[in-house]
Amino acid sequence: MSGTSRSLSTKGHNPMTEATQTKADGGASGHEGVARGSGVTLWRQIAQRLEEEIHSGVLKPGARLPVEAELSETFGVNRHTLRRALAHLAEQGLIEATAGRGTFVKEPPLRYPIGARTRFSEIVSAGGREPFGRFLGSKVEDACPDVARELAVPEGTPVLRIESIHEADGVPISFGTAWFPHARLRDLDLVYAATGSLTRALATLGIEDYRRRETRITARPANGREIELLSLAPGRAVLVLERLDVEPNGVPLQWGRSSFAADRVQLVFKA
Amino acid sequence: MSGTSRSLSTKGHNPMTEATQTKADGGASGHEGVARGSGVTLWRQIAQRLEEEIHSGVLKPGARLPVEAELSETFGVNRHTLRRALAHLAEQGLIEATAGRGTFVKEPPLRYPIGARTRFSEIVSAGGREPFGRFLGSKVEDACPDVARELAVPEGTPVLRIESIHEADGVPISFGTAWFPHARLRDLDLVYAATGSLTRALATLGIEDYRRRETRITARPANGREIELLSLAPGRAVLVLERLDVEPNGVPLQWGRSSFAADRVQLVFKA
DNA sequence: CTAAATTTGTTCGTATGTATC
DNA sequence: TGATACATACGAACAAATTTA
Repeated sequence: MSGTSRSLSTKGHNPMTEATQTKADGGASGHEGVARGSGVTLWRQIAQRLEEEIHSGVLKPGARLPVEAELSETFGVNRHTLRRALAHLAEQGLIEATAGRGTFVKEPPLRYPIGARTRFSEIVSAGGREPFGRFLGSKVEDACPDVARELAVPEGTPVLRIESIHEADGVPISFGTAWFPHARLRDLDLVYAATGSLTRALATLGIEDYRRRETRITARPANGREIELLSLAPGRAVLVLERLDVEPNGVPLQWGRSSFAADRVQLVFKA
Repeated sequence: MSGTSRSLSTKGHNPMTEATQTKADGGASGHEGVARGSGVTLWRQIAQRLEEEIHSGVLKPGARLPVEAELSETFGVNRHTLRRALAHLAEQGLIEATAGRGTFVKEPPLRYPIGARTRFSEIVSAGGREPFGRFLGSKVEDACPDVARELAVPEGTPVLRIESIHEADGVPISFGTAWFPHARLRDLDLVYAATGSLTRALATLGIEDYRRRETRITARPANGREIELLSLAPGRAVLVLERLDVEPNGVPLQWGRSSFAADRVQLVFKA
């Protein structure tokens, strides 16, 4: 049976409101397909209908939905009922509504698998998009305490710092800084700037293989630099990803910190 | 040598400003330890000094730093110079400043390793903290399309939905919803509510082992519910973690979506 | 609830040393 | 050498957020 609710100990309001089902009943309807008294709530039927249209491609990413008043009319329900359906879709990340602008189908996030062999270019290519690494700048500096610790070199050792933006089909996905042992990778930055691919730049310098040792993830609101470089709206979140890559023999190759436009990627870890 | 800069193609401003060093020169100083003309910029010296005090425990998590005016005076520098040092520490996540309130040493985030055997209680215990799962509510409902797909059951199959908050030492860490096949796990919610541990509740029902199959991660600004349940400041980010756990034989056991207070955890993936 | 005080955040201006062309 | 750009550092004032009286 559906609808058995057991709610305990929630001082204040019940957190289960989102999923409550009602056996609403109208009269003889058949307005625009929503079946009253079918055992399935109206808002669920509407949400499912819209979800199908999005997944089937009738409603394409970026498309604007009709205004709520119009939608509620075509479905033959109250605007509140329609809004509940939209709220459900918004929670799932399928649509996004902005007051005064309208409701839009969101671009599907780039599935970004993280694993021992994570390579940006391969991930993006696998998604049928065109990867590009835009070189921003580089410099040789003395390893500060945390970089020295991660790269397992003495503090003050010269390290090569590279900043870059990663794009997929011209849309900025992430931006970040990576540090490399300078002794091992002299002029990596020049090669990277020329090729736009770290994997290829490393290969040019004789490093054919490396693997991810650790990935650490946090998130926070985007700062000014991220807003600018990733074309984000103020207040949006970024995923901050710290990573350590090592050569096959275990020697640290690069440590870096990147900011990902959180609503354009979904990091995926398979166990 | 330190300071070799190779900056290209950055229309506008230079992204490498943070790391440039200058050989500034003052006079015969010795004010409060900052050495003018030592080859290291004043703000770097200050940043490093404060970082040491934080790491050594002189400045404990949650401690409030002296106000900028006072700090700049004790270091014998202009307030701008001090602020540059603070900005560096804030970027590293060591401190956090709020207008009107002050500057505080941040609590180190809970390292939250994600792997095939991720168990909330074990993670928190390993960090020397006391884990607690607070049961919020549950209900039996018909599987909606996405839950059905993830749990590999037909749409409409009864599933048990459980909402809960996870705390470490009483501080809310995450809050989320998980769906379980109801047929297999009748009354799981009651046992969970009683024990406060999902692992133990599952064991009680005869499920001794399970493993993580996939973890998907995005992030976004916290919504009203998250702000309330996780005691977040508006505008803060949450990490949204979708996970699928399966039994040893590969049968889906639970699928869920949780929101983590992004500034209280750091998800760690080891390859 | 309002007003004042406190504290961080932002912007303008000035000057100086260093690196680059 | 000179011109230019850039990073550092100091000074003053004001804006915005928060706490306190």
